This record gives sequence, structure tokens and C-alpha cells, in this order.
Amino acid sequence: MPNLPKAPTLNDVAREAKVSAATVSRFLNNPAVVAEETAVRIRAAIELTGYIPNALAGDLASNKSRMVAVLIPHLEHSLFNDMIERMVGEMTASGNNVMIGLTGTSRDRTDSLVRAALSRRVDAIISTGPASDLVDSMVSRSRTLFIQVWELPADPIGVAIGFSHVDAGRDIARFLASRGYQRPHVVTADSPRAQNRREGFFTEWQALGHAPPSESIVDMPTRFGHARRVFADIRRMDKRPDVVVCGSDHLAQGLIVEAQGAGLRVPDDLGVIGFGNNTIAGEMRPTITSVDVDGARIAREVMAAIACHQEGRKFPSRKVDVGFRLIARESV
Amino acid sequence: MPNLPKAPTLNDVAREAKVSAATVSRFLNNPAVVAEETAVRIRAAIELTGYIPNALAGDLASNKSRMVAVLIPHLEHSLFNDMIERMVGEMTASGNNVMIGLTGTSRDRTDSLVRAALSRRVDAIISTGPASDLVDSMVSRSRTLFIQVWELPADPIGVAIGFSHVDAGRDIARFLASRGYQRPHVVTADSPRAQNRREGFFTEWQALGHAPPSESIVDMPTRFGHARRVFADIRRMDKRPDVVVCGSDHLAQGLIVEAQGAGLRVPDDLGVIGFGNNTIAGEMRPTITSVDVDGARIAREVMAAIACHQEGRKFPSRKVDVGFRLIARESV
DNA sequence: GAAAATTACGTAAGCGCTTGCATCATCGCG
DNA sequence: CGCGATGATGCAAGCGCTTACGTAATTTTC
Repeated sequence: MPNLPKAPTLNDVAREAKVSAATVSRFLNNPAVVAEETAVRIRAAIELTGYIPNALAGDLASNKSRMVAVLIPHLEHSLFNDMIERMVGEMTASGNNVMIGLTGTSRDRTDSLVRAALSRRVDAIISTGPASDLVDSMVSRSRTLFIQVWELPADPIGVAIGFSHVDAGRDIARFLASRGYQRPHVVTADSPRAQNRREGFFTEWQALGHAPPSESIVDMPTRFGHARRVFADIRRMDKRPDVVVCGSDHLAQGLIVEAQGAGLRVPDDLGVIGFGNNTIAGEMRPTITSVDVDGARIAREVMAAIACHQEGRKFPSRKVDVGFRLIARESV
Repeated sequence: MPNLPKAPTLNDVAREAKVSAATVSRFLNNPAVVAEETAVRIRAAIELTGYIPNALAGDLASNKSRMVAVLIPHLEHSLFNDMIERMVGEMTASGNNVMIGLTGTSRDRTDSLVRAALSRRVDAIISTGPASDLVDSMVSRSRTLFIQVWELPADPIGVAIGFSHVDAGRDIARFLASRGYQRPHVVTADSPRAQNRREGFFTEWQALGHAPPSESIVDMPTRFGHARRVFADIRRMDKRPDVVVCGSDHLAQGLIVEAQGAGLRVPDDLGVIGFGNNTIAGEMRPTITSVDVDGARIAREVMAAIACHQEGRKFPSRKVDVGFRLIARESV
């Protein structure tokens, strides 16, 4: 850290270019409005001074931030990484910066991250988690757009872009029943979404005339490493399940490894179904049957919602159901 | 979006609490300096108005931002996620917000993300990638601390916290030689770090009197899915390798799956060694021999460097070598 | 009990930008 | 040729905070 004099400001550039600060500002934000010869001088001055605009000042003055906050539970083993990666990429491309927050499963942490985001006057907060009343009240007093993704709450705070996890659970149940499975074992993580899928599955499975499935609970996030314990649970049971319903493809992968390690063949001796359609689902041997969620679509809708919001228009719908697709592969 | 009147400001709170704005500001930044009875009134006023400080204004006035930018190539399949997750967690805990940037492998993207970060006057930029001259010049004119992690450039721009990838490659070579392997196959990604490890491996392997290893090149990031092609490469060779050196544990995992799928036993028929000591390395069957990098240590050092910088002290060293540990497990 | 130190708070000058309004040429057009 | 448009720029008032400095009241010290 050399002992720098002080970062050049708009005024320094203006003086150098022999124009007013206002003109430089206009040049920066909308080059078309300044005369070409002036623009040339300004460009030279910027080059010469090494000027980098102070976004803090700019955002304060213009009352907008071109920043978006993304709140997710985890980075490692996250079902959302693919979608997040897309969103972050597109946001950056459209000139927004992304502030990231890891909420874990703690409500307090979420609250304080929302507060921090609001404090920086982000244009939007994208959240994968449930929102507390506090979040609701903070957000609704603000000018920030709150976007919930990967689920569809009954009455979203701002905009929700996702799908019904209950329906996903239901469809998995139907699918397994159609394949003739008799004794599914359901692995559920301690998250609202996973609970919803479980509920959808259990309800439908029993509606189809079966006995309630056996189940295991794992903590968040649903990882590869949980497989060992889950598999042990299964081996200990009197009536062995014939298929395992997993909350993520990584867990499914783990189960396949465990099963094979124990000499079982997948799917012949034990079926395994994942969730999220992670790229590994199609790459594993056997390939993993999974539920695909169109992360790219979600990202696009999110971008559209943000664009609307930034331009002052209102996003057409408060809820966008992007659906899901069950992808049958080899593991079931 | 209700048509809100306008967010409450410090002045609104001050008026409500019947004190000056300065006092409220002091209360917010250093509660100890205001009298308790005043504090009570201020708290009530904040509660009543639903005031959320405007960090944009605060940061501008105080010329600090309590924001840190983290630049990584990818979110999916990243070797760094574990470290990043830790860092983000600690930063948030210490009151810093994190801006995230995905650089991919593009230098331009990196440059513009650095510019964006500087524009927001972040306190520090943490980067896992190589830094261009442009980055160097932008950063060194600024008051922002540039921290390179996971590697140790000869002459870091700011502070570097990492280890020698050449040494890691060398140690892997020694280890495999000591285990009696004869024909390693090296899988290298198109990244500077991976190249360094490759170089270290090749140099040492040949110094030990062996013929140069065979190799495959994969693109970034080094994923599970690359295994299929790499394994095909291997099967096509006249003299089959007896061990595969992978750039990540995910790739190693993929190779194990492929090898087993082809009826080979790991490690008896083919050894596999990973890199990064991801949690799956210890959970896979067989468990994966890998190189552990102490992400927690890196995160701590990063935090320390940032703390120093924010408090105006200088960080004791420009380079911190956190080393690495080869962890022998079952796959080799 | 007076001087010195301390505590609690207000005043006001910025921080570096944006933007509505005013100004002044220049230009088209009847 | 005169006048409203149009275009390019400057002026100056903020945006919502922080903080050096100053002041008045209270406490300490000898």
C-alpha cells in the first residue's frame, strides 16, 4: 500500500478536460449527450488521471444502486449453484453487481443479511429461503424488489419464481408406483422445501393405496456423505426398501456408491432417484433419474423482473411457475 | 411495490428522538459514547420509524466500505467453495458484506470485475486468479487491499496466501514413486495453477528416473464428467497407466466410477489420486487419496489481513505459505 | 472551592456524485 | 430576418451520512 495522495475524482477529470463536472458525469452515464470533441478530451482526462468513478457517491446521488443481493443457504453442495452461477453471470453482464449472503438455516442470519442488503439499497434481493415477518416488513417499506426463487409461496412478498415442491413429491410418487416399486424409502432434509416434497410424496403414495414409506432425516444440505448413514438405516430394516427417494443428486450418487459397495446392483436390487438434475446425474454410472428444474429459465425470469423494477415498470406476474420435469434414467 | 413515501433518514430519527443527527450517528457507530437515557430515546425512534441506515451515504462520508469482493472462476465444481464459504461466513460475522464476481477464465471479465469492485471502494479484493497488469495498476492506485489466495506468485500485488503448486506436484510424484507406481497418467486443466502442478510432477517424476508420464488435458473446471473421456483415453493406450493423477477430487471420483464400471478394481488395478481434499474424498468408496489445503487457515489469514488493513496497520507478511498435506487413503 | 479534566452533545463542513434548471449558441423555417 | 427548437454545457442544490471542533455541564483533583 503506497501512501497514495488520494483517488482522482470527477472534478479532477473535469478540470483536466476543461469542462464542468456535470458534463463528465453525463459522459459517463450517457455518452451520447456530449459532443464528440468534448468526449475526446474527457476520455483523455480519464485515461491520464486513472479515474475510477466512486459508485458510492453516484448511487447515493442517483438513489439507485445497480446492486443485487443473492441469499442462499450454502455454497458447498448446494442445489442452487447452477442457477446462481447463471444469474450472477447475467447480472454482471447487465451491469449489476452481486452481493452474496450465506444464510445457513438460521432465520436471524437471514434477517441480518436482508438488513445489510437493504442498507446498501440494493435494487433486488433474491432469496431461496423462507422469509420471516421481519423481512417482510423491512422489505415492504423499501424500494427493493424481493424475489423468492425455487418455490412458490402462497402469497409472496414481492415476486416468486419457482415451482411446487408438493407437486414434485407427488409426481415422484406416481412415477415410482408406475414403475412397480413397492417400498420406497424417503430421505428428507430439514428444510421447508424438502418437507413439502415429502408431504407431496407421502400423500400421493398413500392415495395410491400403499402403506406409508419408511424414511430417514438428514441435515442440510443433502450431501453425498449422508449416504452412508442412510444406507445403514436401510440395511437395518426388516422389510428392505426397493427404492430410495433422495433430496439431491449428490445423495443419490452416494447411495449408488454405497449400494454397489455392498454388492447390490442399481437399479435391479435397489432403485435410486435424485433431485435437481445436477450435471452429475447424467454422468454417473448408472445415470441418475432425477427431477430437472430449469435454472436458466429461473435466471431469465429473475433478470426480467429486475429489469422491470429498475426501469420502474411492474413485473407482469407475482408468481411464475417454471415447473419441473422428471427425467427417467438408469437408476430407477 | 406500494408507492412508498420515502425511506426514513437519520434526520427523521434524530427529530423523533429530539437529538441531533450527529448523536444518532454516534449511537449507531459507537453506542458507548452516548448517554443511556439518550440511547433509549434513539432506540425507540429507530424502532418507530423503521429506520435502516443508508450504507451508501455512510460509506461515502466515512470513506470506508466494509465490503469485500471475492473473485472466483466458477461456483459449480469449484475447488474453492469450501474456502469461500468459510470466508464469506467469517466476513459476514465480522460485519463485512461480500460482493461476488465470477471471472470464468476471461481476463477481461476479471479486469472489469476488479474495476467494479474498486468503484464501490471495497476494502479488499480476494482473488483466486492471475492478475493482469491492468489490475495491478488499478489496484495499486487505490486504497484497496488485493489478496491472492491459493497460490503464491513471486511478487504479489498486495498479499498472497497460498502454497506452491509446483511443490504439490512434486510431492505427488514422490508419493506415487514411493508406492511403486510405474506409469502415471496426469490429467491437467487449462489453468495456471494446474499447469504448475503438472510441471512439478513431470519434473520430479523424471528426476526420479522415470519416463515422462502420459497425460490428458481437460477444460476448467475439472469435473466429475470429464472422467468418461479421460478413462477412454487411458483404455486406448498401449501401455496402460497404473495410476491417474487428477486435478480435483470430483474428477478422481468420476474415474473411480468409470474404472469400476469397466470392471477394474481401485486401487488394485488402477490407482487414483485427487486434489483439494473435498469432503467427498473421505466419503467415497474407496476413499480418495488427495492433497489437503487448509481452507480454514487461508480464511483466517485473509480475515487477519483485512482486519489489519481496515485498522490501518500493515499485514506482517506479503506472502503466507499455508502449505498442503498429502492424505493417503484407499484409492492409491 | 477553583482549575482542570471529562462527558455528552450540537454545529456545520464536507464525502463525490447526479440532475433540474438556466444559459448560450446554433439552426431550421416561414 | 426573426423566432421558436434544438443541442451542449454550466450552475448549484442536494443525496444521507460522518466527524473535527466547539460548548456547556458535570466531575475530578489538590
